[in-house]
Amino acid sequence: MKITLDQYDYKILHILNENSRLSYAEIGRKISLSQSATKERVLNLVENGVIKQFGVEIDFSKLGYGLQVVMSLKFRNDEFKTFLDNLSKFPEILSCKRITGEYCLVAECILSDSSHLENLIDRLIPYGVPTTSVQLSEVKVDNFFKHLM
Amino acid sequence: MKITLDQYDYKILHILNENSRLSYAEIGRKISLSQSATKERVLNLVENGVIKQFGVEIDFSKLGYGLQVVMSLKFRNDEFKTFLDNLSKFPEILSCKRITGEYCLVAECILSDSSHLENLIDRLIPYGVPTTSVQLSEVKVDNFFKHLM
DNA sequence: TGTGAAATTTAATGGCG
DNA sequence: CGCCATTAAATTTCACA
Repeated sequence: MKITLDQYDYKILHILNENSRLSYAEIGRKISLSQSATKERVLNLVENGVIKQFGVEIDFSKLGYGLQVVMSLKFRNDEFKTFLDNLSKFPEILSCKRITGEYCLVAECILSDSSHLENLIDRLIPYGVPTTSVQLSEVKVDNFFKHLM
Repeated sequence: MKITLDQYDYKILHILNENSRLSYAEIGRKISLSQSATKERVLNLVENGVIKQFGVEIDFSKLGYGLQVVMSLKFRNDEFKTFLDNLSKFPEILSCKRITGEYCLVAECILSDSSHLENLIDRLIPYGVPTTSVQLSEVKVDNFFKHLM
C-alpha cells in the first residue's frame, strides 16, 4: 500500500534524514508548523511505517575497524536459510541484501584487519563461496528527498 | 587515529543505533548515568567523529518506490571522477561505494518501476557499463555493538 | 568526568477553530 | 488537521566534588 505525503511530510523526512535528534519545536520552526502539528506528523510517519527507525551513522574506522568490505555470497544448495538463521554468529556483518543474480546475497562487513577478514571467510565457507571487494570510500547522497519536493 | 571508548560509550552507541531520538535523560537512565554526563559523552562522540550523523531509515516502498536495486558500475576510461561530480543528477542513487575489483563502484538505487530503471540505465551508459541486481530483501543486524561490549 | 540544582526550553495533552 | 494553553519533563548551564 502506498502512502501519500504532502510537502510538509517530505520536508520533515528531509530534515530528520540530516539530523534525527532535532526537537519537534525546531523542526516545526524550519517548516513553519506548530510543535504539536509537527509531532503528530512525525508520529504518523513512524506509525505508517514510512520511518522504519531513527538510527545513527558510525565511523567504524575510528573504533579500530579500518577494513570495510562488500562480500558477495554464492550459497551451496540449501544453505541460504541456514545462514540467515545463524547471522548472529557474524557480528561483523552489518547488513545483508538478498539480490537476484549469480551471487544471491551481498553483505556489508566491518573488520579490523586482513586476518580478521581471513577468519570471517573461513567461517563463511561452510555456507557458500564468498567473493570479497574492499570498500575504498563511500558517498551518501540525499538528493532523493529534494527530488520528491 | 583510533579512539578508545569505554563501556558507557559502547552502550550509548548501541542505544542510539536503535533509537537516536531518545532524550539524554532516558539514555542516562538506561546506563545509570546522569543526563549531564550522558549528554557530554554523546557530544564527544559526535565531536570525535565516531558518530557521523543522526539519521533515519525510510521504507521507500511505502512512498511508491517499490523497486530497489544494487547497481554495479564498470567505468569507461576516465569517467569515474566525472560520474562522482555529476552524482546530483541521479537522485535515485542513495549511496555509492567505491570498491576494489572489476566493478569499481556499487550503488544503491531507489526506483518506482522497471521503466524508471530503464531510464536510469540510459543515463548511466555514458559513464560506464551498469549491471543490475534487484534487491529482494534486506536484513540489518546490530550484533556489532553487543559484540564490542 | 560526574553530580546536583536552577532557569529555560520542549514535550504531552486536551480543547477549540 | 492545525493552533493555542497548560502541566510535566527534558535541556542547559554552572558550581562543586
